[in-house]
Amino acid sequence: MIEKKSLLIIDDHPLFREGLKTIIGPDPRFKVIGEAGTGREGLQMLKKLKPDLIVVDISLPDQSGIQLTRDIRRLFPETKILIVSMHSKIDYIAEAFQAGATGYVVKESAAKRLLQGLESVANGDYFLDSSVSHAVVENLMKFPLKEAKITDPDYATLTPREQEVMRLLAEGLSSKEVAEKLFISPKTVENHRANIMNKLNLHSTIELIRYAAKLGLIDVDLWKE
Amino acid sequence: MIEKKSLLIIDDHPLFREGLKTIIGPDPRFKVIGEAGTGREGLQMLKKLKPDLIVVDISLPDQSGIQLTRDIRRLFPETKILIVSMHSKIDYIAEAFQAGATGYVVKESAAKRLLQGLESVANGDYFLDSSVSHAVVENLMKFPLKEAKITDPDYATLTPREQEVMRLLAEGLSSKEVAEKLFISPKTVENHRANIMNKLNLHSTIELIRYAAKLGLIDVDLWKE
DNA sequence: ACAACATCCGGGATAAATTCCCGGCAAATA
DNA sequence: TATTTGCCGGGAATTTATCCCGGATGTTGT
Repeated sequence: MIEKKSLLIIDDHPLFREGLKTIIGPDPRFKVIGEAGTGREGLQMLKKLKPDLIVVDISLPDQSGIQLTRDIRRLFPETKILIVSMHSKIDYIAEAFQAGATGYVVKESAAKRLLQGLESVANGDYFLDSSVSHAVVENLMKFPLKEAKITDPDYATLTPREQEVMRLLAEGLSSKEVAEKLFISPKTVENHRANIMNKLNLHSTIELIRYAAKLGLIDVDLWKE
Repeated sequence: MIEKKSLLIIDDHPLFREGLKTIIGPDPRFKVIGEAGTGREGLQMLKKLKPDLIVVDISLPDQSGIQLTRDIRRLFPETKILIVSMHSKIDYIAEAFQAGATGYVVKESAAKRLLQGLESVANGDYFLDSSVSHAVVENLMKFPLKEAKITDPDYATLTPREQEVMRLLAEGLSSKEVAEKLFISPKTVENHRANIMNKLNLHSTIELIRYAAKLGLIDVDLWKE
């Protein structure tokens, strides 16, 4: 260990601050050099003390920890921020990281977890404790995959019109609805559909939908809301 | 420390495996109990050794580490997975977490970081090392999706048999296939289906599928593989 | 310009699925 | 016992899918 990381605690509950200190205090890696009960007070101490890390409660009397995080981030970009919160709701977590936090720990978590989070954050790593369900993380990670690259060789054999029809069919429209949309006969749509299925070697509507989902033609995640 | 966490390494580069072992070996918290050079080999050892954690290279000769992660996740949900990768591209990271990894470390990272990641993952926390830019994390967190647990009251009105039929239909089986599976007449299935759609106010197969996806009856993510 | 080819459009006949309505049977319930 | 509910299936009409067909249009290469 090169040096103890200095630490500032911002939380409006004195009791919880005490708890944090007793947890962090004995640990050789960290040293609590200050504490504050409000956001403004926290900022003042921050300017004076220049700690390596800050532990911020997400709910403060004068402003939200999220907003405070944003401010800190703007004023002292080098200072790492660990958010502690009662909530494990995805909205808070996302907001926290967006605001510039690099760690998120739920208050109910074990002491060890907090220290773990602190060390990760001190290293500049991102930390999110395990009270957050895996499903949530999956959801968070889902967004960037949006870029759907359609490189399927079979799909390329479809004519433009067929591709257009296929997209509509995959959206869940019936042949009749597609026909109305494209101002052609339902019969034509059915023929296109047959050709599509033949070329792609599909044999039912749901196979078509799965295929479309695989290619990213449709976004099945939207179904889950 | 209660007990050393057992660890399995899956990476096709023997040299890198050695490197990992020399890093992890001296650490009292972990114990490498096996290593594998391919995904299949890894799965075999996994079944035999039942390690607490697995370190998986994202690029393996026989299959991708992502896919392997999915498989492991399915077969051994309790086993924690740390992905190591040469890439810090957002796509890989997102995919890794989506597949079920709980940690992601870039190969160039310092040894300390790896151990840090291992401990986080061992605790069940999510870990993402700092080579990932903050902008990337912000991006990941940008559009959080709600973890809406839908306990649809309408679905409860379905009889057990109807629910069973619905699950199979949502999987993409035709009425005839469902009939064969349940040893009943296709006619009966169609009637069940009609009742289901009536109760749930659905009007087409795809609506049924979307409904099932929303309820989590089916996993549409599997389609995207 | 011409032939060759692909695309798009739709008809017709047949096969299959869907819909709506019907009743029987068994078990649980009042 | 009488009633309800779930489960099962039939019959007939309707809709949809499948397969095969030809005509209209447009593009390409010679």
